[in-house]
Amino acid sequence: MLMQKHKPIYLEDDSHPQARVCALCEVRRSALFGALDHESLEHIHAHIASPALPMDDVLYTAGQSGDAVYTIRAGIVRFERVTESGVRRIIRLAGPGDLIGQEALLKLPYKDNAVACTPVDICRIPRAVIEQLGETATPLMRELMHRWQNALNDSANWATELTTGLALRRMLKLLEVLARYADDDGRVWQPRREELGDMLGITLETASRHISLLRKQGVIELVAPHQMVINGLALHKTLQALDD
Amino acid sequence: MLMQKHKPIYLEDDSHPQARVCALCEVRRSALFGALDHESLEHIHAHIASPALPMDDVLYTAGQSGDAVYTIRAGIVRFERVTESGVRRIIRLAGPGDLIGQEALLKLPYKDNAVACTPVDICRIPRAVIEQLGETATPLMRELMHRWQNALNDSANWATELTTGLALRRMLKLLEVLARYADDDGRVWQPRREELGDMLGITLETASRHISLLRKQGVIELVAPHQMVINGLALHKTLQALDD
DNA sequence: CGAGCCGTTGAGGGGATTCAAGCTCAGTGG
DNA sequence: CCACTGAGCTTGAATCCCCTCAACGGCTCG
Repeated sequence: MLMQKHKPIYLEDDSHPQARVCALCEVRRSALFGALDHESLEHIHAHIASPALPMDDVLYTAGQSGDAVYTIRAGIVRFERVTESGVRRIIRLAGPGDLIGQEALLKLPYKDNAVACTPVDICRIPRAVIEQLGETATPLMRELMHRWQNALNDSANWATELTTGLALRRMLKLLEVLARYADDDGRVWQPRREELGDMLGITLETASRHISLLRKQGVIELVAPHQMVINGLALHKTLQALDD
Repeated sequence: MLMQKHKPIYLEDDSHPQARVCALCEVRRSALFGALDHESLEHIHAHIASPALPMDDVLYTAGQSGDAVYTIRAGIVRFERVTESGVRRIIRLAGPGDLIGQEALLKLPYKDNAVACTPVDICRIPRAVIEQLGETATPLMRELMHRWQNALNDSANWATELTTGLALRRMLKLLEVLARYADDDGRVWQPRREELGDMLGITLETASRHISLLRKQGVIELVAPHQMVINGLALHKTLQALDD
């Protein structure tokens, strides 16, 4: 279907069968290891498994200690998370050419459930393989990758907790997030109603109504323009009441 | 307020004023440059600006060619995107210690609007500074960072288009995503109704209703269990009709 | 053949949106 | 000084979309 103009260097000698498998990835996008030389490739291919998984098979689950990343060769994989109220949310899909489970490279546990939506072909790349390449990341690079992972995780968290469910629940979850940025006096940035709406996917009017409600219930107090104080205890009590 | 137990190495000689500024970041989390030695730090600090921005100031806008990353020293920054139907969505917040605008390190344009929610102190780090450190990423590391950025961008896109608006619109947007994973015969994975629901933040019943509707309108055709064919033309026409 | 899973469809109720009016408050200029 | 204005917030009333609960049909599989 797709024409291949340049044969990757490690394709010319396919002494190791895994080299041929990786060539298939190359068809779609630049392979993860496309930049390596022949010698390195022969070395790593020996350690990479390329299993085929049936639909609904679980690649890994959230919390599991990650010791491998995966490249998707065929099929679709979904990322799932479960809300603190126990609702499943599918956050994102990944397809051929995508790299998943990067947390493992940082020795972090996986953050999501990764499940095969269709029959899936993957390459399982142990963390050790990448570390053994002598291409170990410098401390600065390591630090950078951590920040990337943080951003990715924040994004997923936001999508999990702040985009579904009753507007009141989302509002409370947002207050939890904002509370983390409180200054020394416990003061928190109080967004405009329109901004609240655009964060939670609701209209500014509904945002206003719920803010009014929470003020009357003593969960928040508006102390100055664009500033408020959050009653953490009342917040968690209200959230608890919603989640049963 | 916060006690500082260990003085970072580059704090002991504060010959360059910027070194003191960076020390403030260190208080919160490990600073991006925390791993570097004194000499490197003196070198880079000369090239880093640490401006203070007023509320609602724009750090950068989506599409703008990125040539610097930013570290947040104080305040809150929001990431915005605009739906293809023209609705603003706030996707995520970043606070002190967070690194934003990483796309710039890969010579990519920024993907979001980054706006100061509160008065904000930031460090502006030109891409060249990181490249000049001699800590240049190997090709493999570069490839890894690209994948991280892809995942982050996918996540943001998902949150932008598939979490707000009418259920029908979200369904159509999801079909657009799925269509990208079509096989050679134009066949696409057809999720279960419950999965559709969990992707779009709606119930399986509403998902079913809209799927039925789209079948009658010829936008999709169910050709086998878990497989469908999408009529791209009809899809875009229906989307267009919704967006005015 | 019955059990169970999955999808469909209906009816009713509820929460969010929409449209609209009125309010406070800061800034401006007469 | 004070009316005037506009931006942001609040609140109300009516509508609509989605959720909830429910029943039913097709299908697979033991």
